[in-house]
Amino acid sequence: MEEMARAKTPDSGWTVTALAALAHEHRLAAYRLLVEAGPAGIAAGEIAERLGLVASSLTFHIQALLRAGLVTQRRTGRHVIYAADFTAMNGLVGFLAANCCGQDVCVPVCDPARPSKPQAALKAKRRSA
Amino acid sequence: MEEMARAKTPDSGWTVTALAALAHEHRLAAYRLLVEAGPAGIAAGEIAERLGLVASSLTFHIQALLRAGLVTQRRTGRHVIYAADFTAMNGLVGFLAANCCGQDVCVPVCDPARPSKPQAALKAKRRSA
DNA sequence: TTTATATTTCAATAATTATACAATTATTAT
DNA sequence: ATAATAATTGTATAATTATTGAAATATAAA
Repeated sequence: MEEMARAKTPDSGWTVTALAALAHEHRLAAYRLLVEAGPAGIAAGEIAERLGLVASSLTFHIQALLRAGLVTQRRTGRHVIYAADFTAMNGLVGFLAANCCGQDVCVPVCDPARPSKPQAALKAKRRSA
Repeated sequence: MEEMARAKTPDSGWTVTALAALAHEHRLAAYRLLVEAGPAGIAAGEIAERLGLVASSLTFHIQALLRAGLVTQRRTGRHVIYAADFTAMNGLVGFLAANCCGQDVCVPVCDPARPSKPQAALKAKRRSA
């Protein structure tokens, strides 16, 4: 029991933090790269390079995502890898949907158990078909 | 033709604007009041009072929601009434859902044609049952 | 027309957020 | 141990956002 990621409705305090974390050009772009990359994630340096940011700026921005729980962090050698946390995005979308038209209309659920082929994988598949 | 609210996918520029509009304690609270109130909306002064804000602060915050298209504005006598625009919230939730797990998994749709009994009405009904 | 009410605009200030560069820490390779 | 690479932290500065009170605008009532 109690092994699933908690489905508890996020509170408005966290929601504000998460919205603010995404409410910036660079951070939204970084998050989208990480969604594309899936569980493998992307090293800090590569995110910075792809977005055209100096290293310290990338750190500044990605820490906002990290504090909001929208991304995870792990070290591999001298690289620090970031990856999207789909559970948190689920919570955010769920909160907004519940506050959009009411409880019983919008129930979008993004299953974090199968995020291994997000957009990038789908695109590749489409291309090779 | 061309009378339906456009279902065009929002771009990331607008998305950042909309996220930023909601990413503040007072503005998220104001938006939630307006969702509860439904199409009838709430006058600026009453929103300010309910949130404990001075009038000019309320104006400052609600204009962020207005610029993002998340709320509409109309005048009735000397009151200015604000109301939630569900179409915009749909676009935002749709954008996030599409960037959560990929195009074909999360498709939450909040039908703006029937927002006449949002949470407040539902709660009242439940209470009287 | 004068007065009262509702809201917005303006101006000053405080607070927060963003950016860049230098310095530091952590890891790996020589 | 020294040097090289990857990332973060610290410091300074710029830019943006938030807050308040006073003044201006719009509408309605006396």
